[in-house]
Amino acid sequence: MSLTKLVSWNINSVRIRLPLIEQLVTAEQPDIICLQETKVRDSQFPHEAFHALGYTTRILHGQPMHHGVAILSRVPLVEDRRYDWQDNGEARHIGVRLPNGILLENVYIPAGGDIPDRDENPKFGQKLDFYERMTRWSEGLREPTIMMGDFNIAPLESDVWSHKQLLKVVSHTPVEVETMQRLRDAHDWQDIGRHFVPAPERLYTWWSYRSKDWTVGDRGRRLDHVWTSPEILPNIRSHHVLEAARSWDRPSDHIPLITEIEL
DNA sequence: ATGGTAGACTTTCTA
Repeated sequence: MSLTKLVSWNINSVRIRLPLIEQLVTAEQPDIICLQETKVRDSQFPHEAFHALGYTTRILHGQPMHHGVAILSRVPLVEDRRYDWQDNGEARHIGVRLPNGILLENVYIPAGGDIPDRDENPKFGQKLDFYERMTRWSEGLREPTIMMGDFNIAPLESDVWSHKQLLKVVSHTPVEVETMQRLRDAHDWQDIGRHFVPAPERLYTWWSYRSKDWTVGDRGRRLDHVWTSPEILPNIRSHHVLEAARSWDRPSDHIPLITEIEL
């Protein structure tokens, strides 16, 4: 058994954010980094920068311009599979197997557009369908698994700055919260964030760019999550979010989630 | 009152 530090971070362009990744690595020395929204095709991924930081294993699933996920690791990993839970070819998942056999799934669930209605806004339906396909997959999952990434839903009242004002805002609508709960129930997924920071304590991972000062009003949401199979929960040693990263130079609108686990 | 910012094969899409 060895203590392994995992990071999940929606980076919003891995190339623009390389100095921030170096800053995170200097401070935290994570063993494995799961990135979402890398916004780079695999042929243009900045391999050299990650190699220089010690991430000799790099498992990519990118596409031109949008979306894209990557797993960077200092320990050997084997790519397991890529799921297209949106059924449209977008690069939103990469799964690997850790040296001890545990599965690690890095997922970037669609944001779902602005209007919370399937008929008026197809993206909203695609988001719900993505969740339903993940639920079907979870129902058949029999192996210990860690799943992390940008889930684009903040389920609890204390996961958003104003429950009342966000009830009709995509990310916190009742239909989304119910859909996310069905996914949780399908594998008895354990919410590591809330295991270490129980509700109703405030816990956010994202603050919009559309504000000159993200700290004004603290209008955050918990869109990023770390979930594990129940049998893995006893191995989790710590979990926290790095809120200071939202104030770094040219920040992502999401902050890193840092989890320590005995593997 | 219905904005605002950021990034990418930028004149538009995604978030």
